[in-house]
Amino acid sequence: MARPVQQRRVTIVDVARHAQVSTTAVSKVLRNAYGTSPAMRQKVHQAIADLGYRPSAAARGLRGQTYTLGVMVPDIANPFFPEVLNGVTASLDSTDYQVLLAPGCAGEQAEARTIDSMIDRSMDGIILIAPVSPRAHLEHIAGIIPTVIVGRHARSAIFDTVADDDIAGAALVVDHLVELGHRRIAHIEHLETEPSCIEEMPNMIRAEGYRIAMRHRGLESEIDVVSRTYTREGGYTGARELLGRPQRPTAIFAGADIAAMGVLDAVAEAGLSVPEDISVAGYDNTTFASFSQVSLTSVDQAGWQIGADAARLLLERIADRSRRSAQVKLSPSLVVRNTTAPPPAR
Amino acid sequence: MARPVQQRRVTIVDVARHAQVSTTAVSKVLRNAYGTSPAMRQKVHQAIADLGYRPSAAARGLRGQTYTLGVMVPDIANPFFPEVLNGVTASLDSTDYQVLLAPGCAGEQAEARTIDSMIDRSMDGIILIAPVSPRAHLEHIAGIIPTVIVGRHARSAIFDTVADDDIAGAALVVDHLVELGHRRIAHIEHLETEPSCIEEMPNMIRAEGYRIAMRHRGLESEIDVVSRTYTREGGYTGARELLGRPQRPTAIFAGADIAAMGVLDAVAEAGLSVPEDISVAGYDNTTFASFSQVSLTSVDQAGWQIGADAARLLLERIADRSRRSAQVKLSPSLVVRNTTAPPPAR
DNA sequence: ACTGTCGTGGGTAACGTTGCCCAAATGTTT
DNA sequence: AAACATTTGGGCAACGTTACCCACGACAGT
Repeated sequence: MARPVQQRRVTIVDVARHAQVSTTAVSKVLRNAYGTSPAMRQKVHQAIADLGYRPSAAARGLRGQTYTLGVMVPDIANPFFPEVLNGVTASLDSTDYQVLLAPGCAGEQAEARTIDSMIDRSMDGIILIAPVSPRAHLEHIAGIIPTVIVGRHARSAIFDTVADDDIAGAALVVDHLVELGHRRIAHIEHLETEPSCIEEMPNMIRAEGYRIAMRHRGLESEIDVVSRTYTREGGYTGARELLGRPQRPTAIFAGADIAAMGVLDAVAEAGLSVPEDISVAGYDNTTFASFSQVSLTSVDQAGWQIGADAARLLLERIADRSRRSAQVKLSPSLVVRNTTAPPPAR
Repeated sequence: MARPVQQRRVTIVDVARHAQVSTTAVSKVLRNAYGTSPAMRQKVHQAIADLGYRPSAAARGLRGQTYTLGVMVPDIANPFFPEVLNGVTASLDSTDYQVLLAPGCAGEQAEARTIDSMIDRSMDGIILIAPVSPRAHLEHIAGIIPTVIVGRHARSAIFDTVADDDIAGAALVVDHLVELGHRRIAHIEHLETEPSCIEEMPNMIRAEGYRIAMRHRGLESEIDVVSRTYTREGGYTGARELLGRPQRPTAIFAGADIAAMGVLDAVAEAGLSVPEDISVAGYDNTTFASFSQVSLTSVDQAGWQIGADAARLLLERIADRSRRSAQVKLSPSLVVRNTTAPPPAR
């Protein structure tokens, strides 16, 4: 049972002594600051390598930067978010920044706690994916720490946003289904509990896009929305309600793939087959939509690209906190697969 | 374009002044340390609430604890890991600890960088899920920071481990298939590039468990393992190779659900149907295995429980760094669904 | 009344890093 | 040769928190 020797961490002072320069000099070399000769840089780098020195993020945080960026995801089990995250990390690969992910933020209160804890840890910037906090609270946060908001359709002077054009995305689905001959097209939305930000949330915009597209196609009377959550469970119970209608819909458009999976469960349970008896479409084009066993028609919103753009904007804002804010809006595209087909002849 | 006032952060000094006590007193109250009267606690709590004070993790880190725990996951797109993570966060909900996730660690080098960056950030402890670093390196890390290793079948004096009994899990699958009448059962394993830790990795143990179970059933001559990775792509190419055999297997056991999904893709592409022409089984029992469209037979290794145990062990080790190490081994169970059936009559 | 003991509170020096300043040496212009 | 600019390096004081001490008063036991 060897008890390990508790070695003291190598600090900048050790490096300075070993290289026979001042700590200031080492610090300058570390940050490529002005006022270092090539000879000194060489000595310092050698000493760093010899001693295996690594700067303490805590000490740096106390002085300013930590080279840490935080990403908040609402639901880690939703396979769309890993794609966004991969875009973020890919953009940051060549930089000194480390990304840390704060998981499990269900609801406004948990979200606030999570964001606070990222601020407490002196992160240099944060990316919030589909946050549910009120607009004013987001502005407040962005005043404290550089912030990029993903998914919310908001415009602010102090934070940047990256979002998909959800109105267009919903229209893609409705148009596709109408062209196949469907008229009774129902939608499952994600119901926001917080009324303060309803009109900005992507889920609400998707539902609105669905309504607009239906009206545009002269199907106002067929509009049928059930409110659940973007989860498998939400899709399942929503679909059960829809399947229980006297006139059941011939197509169900779920606002997220994860909900569409629940819809497929319910449809299978009801003994119906897809797409013969009923068509199903999702949103996000997650990897699971593309599995041969599922083959779900879905709207692709380029999660990777969203993440990459968010990371880029965040770096820009960290570099210049007073720069004008940017709003990136990406166009979705429809990926047609095997869960949508013409409605059954009657 | 209102430029926000850059408010200075509220510090312990502000709280102390507002409550008319010393900073030491405030610090004591914050940590429930000895030497505080109820009256003082009351005053301090009031001041904290009035000012909205939050301790700086950076400053705390410089002195010792940061109340931050790190979790490293090898692949965030693998849906098994979110389940483990949920177990971790659930155990920590009632504590002051915040969990941060370090994503994207493909390969030994990226893994080392990620772990280093967690150490640099003075985290109080880390949970490493299926790390690929050599054993000696893990011991070195555990000497620096309290560490729990998930998935590796290792025993160390200074770190704790939580793992599934992969030998038993593989046997569950083989036995199930044999009892259905299969003989030509192939396995897709995850090939480790690092030879230093091969015998400890869960993937290698699953493959070994497969071999043992096959021998035990008198099917040594039928053993057929293809080496890929636990990804959808790996499952896909592995299955294509197996389907191209002169005598193709009647069942494929993929070492992970995510690989099994790729197997299903390849089987569908080959125009075969599951389970009529070929049976498929996975490992992990991820949510996607349970989707009605997939309905994959899989080994459940209780990801949530694994995460919960890992978090518990980590807290115990943080509390007492010299306590004896523990090895938790969880028993897997088989969940039979619709991708396994008797082999086709010939 | 005199010593201990306990409960309560505060003073102070780190922890590791960096931004601001100044000093010395070197180079350049008048 | 003097005045000035530039380069190169270092000293020092924070940043916010906590561990370790010590001081004071109250109270009990001799």
